[in-house]
Parts: sequence; C-alpha cells; structure tokens
Amino acid sequence: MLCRIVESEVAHERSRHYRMPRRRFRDSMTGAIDMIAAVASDDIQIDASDPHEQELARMRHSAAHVMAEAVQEMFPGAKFAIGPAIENGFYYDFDLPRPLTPDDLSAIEERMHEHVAAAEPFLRAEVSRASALEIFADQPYKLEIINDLPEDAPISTYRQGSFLDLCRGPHVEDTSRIGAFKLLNVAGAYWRGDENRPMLQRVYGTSWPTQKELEDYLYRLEEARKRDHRRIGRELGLFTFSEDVGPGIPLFFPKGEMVRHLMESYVRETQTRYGYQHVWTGHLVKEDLYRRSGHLEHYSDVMFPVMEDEEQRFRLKPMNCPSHMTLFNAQLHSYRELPLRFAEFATLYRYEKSGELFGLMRVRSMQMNDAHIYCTEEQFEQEFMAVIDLYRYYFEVFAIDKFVMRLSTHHRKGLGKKYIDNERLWLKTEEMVRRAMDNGGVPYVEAPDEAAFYGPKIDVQIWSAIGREFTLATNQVDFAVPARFDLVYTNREGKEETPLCIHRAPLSTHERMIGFLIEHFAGAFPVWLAPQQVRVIPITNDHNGYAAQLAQQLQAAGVRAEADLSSERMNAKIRDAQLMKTPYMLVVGDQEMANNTVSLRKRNGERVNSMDVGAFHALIKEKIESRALTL
RNA sequence: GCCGAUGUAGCUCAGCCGGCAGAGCAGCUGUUUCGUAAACAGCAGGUCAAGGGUUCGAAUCCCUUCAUCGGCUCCA
Repeated sequence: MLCRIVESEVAHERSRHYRMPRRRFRDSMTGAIDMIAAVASDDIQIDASDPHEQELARMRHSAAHVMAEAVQEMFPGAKFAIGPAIENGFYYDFDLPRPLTPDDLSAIEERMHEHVAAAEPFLRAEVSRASALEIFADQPYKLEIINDLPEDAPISTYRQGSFLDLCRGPHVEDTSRIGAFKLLNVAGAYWRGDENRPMLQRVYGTSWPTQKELEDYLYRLEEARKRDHRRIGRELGLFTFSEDVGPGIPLFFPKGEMVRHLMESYVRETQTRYGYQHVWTGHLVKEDLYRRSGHLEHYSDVMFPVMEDEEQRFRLKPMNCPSHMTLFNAQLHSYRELPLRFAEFATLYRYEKSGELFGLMRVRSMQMNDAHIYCTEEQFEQEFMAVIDLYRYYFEVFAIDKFVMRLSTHHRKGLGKKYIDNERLWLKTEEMVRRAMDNGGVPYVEAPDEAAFYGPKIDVQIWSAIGREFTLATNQVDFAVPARFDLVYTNREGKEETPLCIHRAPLSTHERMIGFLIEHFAGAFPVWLAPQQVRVIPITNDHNGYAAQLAQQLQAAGVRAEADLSSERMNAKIRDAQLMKTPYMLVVGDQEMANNTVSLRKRNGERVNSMDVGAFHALIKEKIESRALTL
C-alpha cells in the first residue's frame, strides 16, 4: 500500500505516506501511466483517474465512517484520527481506553450491519474554522488537522446517524450503499506515522460492492498466504530460522543453498559479461572508516554494536562502499581504466529492529549482490543506463513484471542532517538521473525526500505475497563519498579528478531475492533453478535398477536427478515429488525398461508417454541452458 | 523499537472455567510390488518457548524475558 490517493481528512494532511503523487508522473514519459496501471493489479495504488476506482474508494471511505460510528457507540470517550480508503478496503485510527480484541471486531461489525440496515443518509455541511474548532473541541486529532489546514481551505463535516466527522468527502448517499465488508485486523499505528507521537489502534477492513467480490477477495488473500515464502520455505525444506542461532539469521538447507548457488553463478557469469570485476572485502571494518565515509553519522542505528580489543574498535560490515573505496584508493588509476566496476557478493550484517524482521525479505545477516562503478561525469549516463538495462535483463529471465521504478530525491529541509549538505550537487545529480531515465525511455515515479544520504537513487519496488512492499533493485548515485575518500584518477591532461560512483544492487540481497523468487514462482522454480530437477519413480521394486541407472545417467550429464527407491507405492511417490514441486517426474515400469524409454510427467500435470531417454536428455538440457520459464 | 496477538511432537493443530500430555501427517520397523497426487499395521517421538510466582497440585492462572505473527516506524 504505497499510496493513498483517495483520502479523507488525510488528504489535507500531506502525510509521509503520500509517496507516489500521481501528478509527479513524468508527462514526457509516454506509456508511464499505462505501465503503472498494468502493474497495479494488487495492493499497489489507487488510480484516482479511474471512475470505477473512485466509486470504490467513496464506498470504502464511507464504510470507515460507519465503523467509526459503531466504535463511538461502544466507546463513548473514543478519540478519532483518520479513516481513509485504501487498496481493497479502508481503515480508521482510534485512540481508545483499552485495546480492541477479536471479539470487539465482530461486535463492531455487527453494529455496522445495523447501521447499514438503517440506511442513514450521509449529510455534508460546510462550517467555519471557528465552529469546526468548537464542534471537535474534545477531539485532539481532529483539532490538529483543522489547525494544519491552509487559512482559506473550506472545512466540511459529514454526519450519518449519530456520528459526525471532519471530512472532505465525498461519500455514498446513505449507509445502505457500502456493500459487503469485513473487518480484518487491528494493529498499532503511530499518529501521523511519526514514531514519537502516540500509538493509535488501527482497524483494517475490506469492502466490496457485492458479497461475491468480498468472498473472491478473501479467497485471493488465502491463496496469497499459500505463496508466502516463509511457508513454502518450510514445506520445501529450503531454509529455517532458529532461536538458538538468532533472529534474522536464516539457515539454508541443502536445497535452499542450491538455489542460492545457482543464482550466484548465474549473476557472476552475467555481470562478468557486463564488464564487472569481482572483489572481496571481508566481514569486519575499523569503525574509523565509517566515520570518514559518513556512514557512522547517518547509518549507525542499523550497525551491530562495536567489537573492541585493546587498541581498535571494529564493526561488522553493514555496507560495502567504504571497503570498495579503499580498494580503489590502494592503486593509482588512469582515466583509461574507467569505468571501473567492482562487484562483490558481500556478506553484510545489519541490526534491523526486531519488529522489522520478515522471513528472508528482511534479515540481519545477508549477502548483497553489490557493486560500485567508478566513472567520469561524461560516462555517467551510459553507465547508469547500463545498470538499468542489466535490471531489465534479469527481470526478463525471472519473468518479473510487477514492479515500479522509483526515483528518490533529496529534500531541502534534510540538507546537513539526513543528506550531505551540498544542494548544488544534489540538484545537478538528480537532473542527470532524470535525463538518463528520460533519454532511455524508462518509466518511473518520483519520491521526494527518500534519497540515500550521499545521493539520489532509482529503486525497483516489488511486493511480497501478503502485499508488503520491498525494494528489490537499487541504483544509487554517489557524488559525496568518493570525495571524502579523496578518490582520484589521472585525467587526459595529467590532472587529478574525483570520479563519480554508482552503487548498484540489481538483485537486492540473495536472501531477499530468494524469498521473492519463492513467492514469485510459488515454489515451482524454473528448471534451471529447481534444487531437484528430476525424480525417477519406479513402479515396483523390479524397476529400481533401471530407475537408479536413469538417475545416474542424468547426474553424469549434470542434471540434479534422484531415483525414489523407497518402499512407498508409486502413487505416493508421485504425490511426494509433486508436493516438492519437482519439475520432471520419470515414471518407469516394464514397458519403459523394455524400450529404454521413460514416461514423463511434468509438474504441471502434462504427460509424455514412452519418451526416448535421449529425447528427455535433450529436452532438459535445452530447458536448463535457455533458462526456460516453461516446462 | 512501538501497539496487539500467539508460542503444546519435525509440521498442522486439539487439550487451557487447575487434577495422569493427545490426534493427523512426517519418521522408524514390518507386511504389501501396485501404471501417474496419500496401501495397511505396529513402534517411537514432547522440561507444553525460557525463568519466576500463586496453589496440595500449573500446559492451563499471574509476572518477566525470548521468539514468531499482524501492523506502525525503518529498510536491500
């Protein structure tokens, strides 16, 4: 839920949630809007220009009011914050005398149904600022919103039944029009998203025009949960966590490690082709290096605490940049060598807050698909776009089509605090990135005040099965840190110049990438990535020898194959291979043995009977080499 | 980190108004030898997250800690 375009009170508020303002979509980007619409299938954003979406949002926002009405009846002292429509539903934030329980939710829902049955009309009224302040005198959050409104802004209220709310609207005509809804859960949420302000109770609900659509949505939710990488990771024996080892530190079983390894080899091969050189810079770094880079100042809250011996203070490496800068500096460089591209599958450790950990997607020990590109200003655009091209190449291989590219820029107010204090360079670099993206015809949205401390960045945002948003790829321009490290190269005139640095991680961390791929493929990896590619299934014990021989031949050809020689029945073996999402099952019995064939059963249910063994070898070899997405 | 919820066998869960720790699946053993998603039988498996408290007696009630889950905040 990146964006809440349809908001009620919050629309006045310009909250920090408002990250993807539609008006910022680059008009010059033909197709940008279409691209966004195409990816906006679920949990991405509300399209404010779509009348159907607007109608849904109006209904959902009205449902939020009805919920507030019910809550007010049950908790007379309740304080109300905001209650916007969101993707698939709505929420309302309350300040209540006690925490809500699941029982409360059903009670609230019941009352909501009563109000719906009563068909209470939504009545709008415009009020003066003075009377608004009076009406909401005992509602501190509403008062804050009113006080933050621009002087000349019209102030309106909506009333339905006994509930009166500060609200810009619009609403449906009466409460009977809010359709089918269900309250989903209650969660804590900071007032105005600020962790220094009070924590409110947020009740989430979903709402749809018809009961059928509601049920469909709940079904989709349930299906999405089945794709959750934490669940599939356990079911397929890919990875686990242990309280004994520690939170946020995933342990990979052989199968999970196989996927990691395959991905890593593929990436190493690809980026070597793209002109990267691989380096290695270890696990620990003296703290002083991070002081010099500026990371200590901007980043220390995600670093593990200091490790100290008598003389030195060390930190577990949370990022690579300073190490790569040091590596660059250890040799003299000529302009002829640039661009120089240092890549590393870096082992990093970040002390993520406990509540932020999330399966493989957010961990404390990780391996980043990292690289730093040192180049001249003239080379920048081409290098930057080469990175974007690399993203797109990877995304095609993995069939990743649901993502949004986001340009994060600085904000003036953060200069010298959140950001390096040099506005001229900020504006210049941001313009360079915009130009590169525009010239390359790459659609993107802008996110003000989301940049890295050393420069603007392009992030590729993706969504987990349960709808959480994550950054997959990142491509960051750094105009600050090279100078701090006195990085130089000798230019054509024999003078020293500071290179630009592009930080890039097109496939995130191996952990997040694997977590994402598990969900993306629902555990059914393409053949080249599948930890086990073939399961040979003998029909009876008499066929064990033939099955073992087939498996061995495949292994010799570099295929990850295994014969299931257990005493289970054939049907059980098929079921087992099927549940493990093994791409190919080779069922063999008397017929196959006699003719040196196999009966191929694909994971998707397709069957090819009496297939020549050589033909199967050719098939799987082709699928692996082409990294095919089909079976 | 914050708000709320939840921790019982490898997994999914029952038991929880205090009174002998249970089921299904998985595992092991045996029987079965079967043509495309679960053969049958037996056996084994738990300091009920950890620590403290209340009680004659605690998986069950209370407190603390840890972990996980749903959000918020933050992020690759």
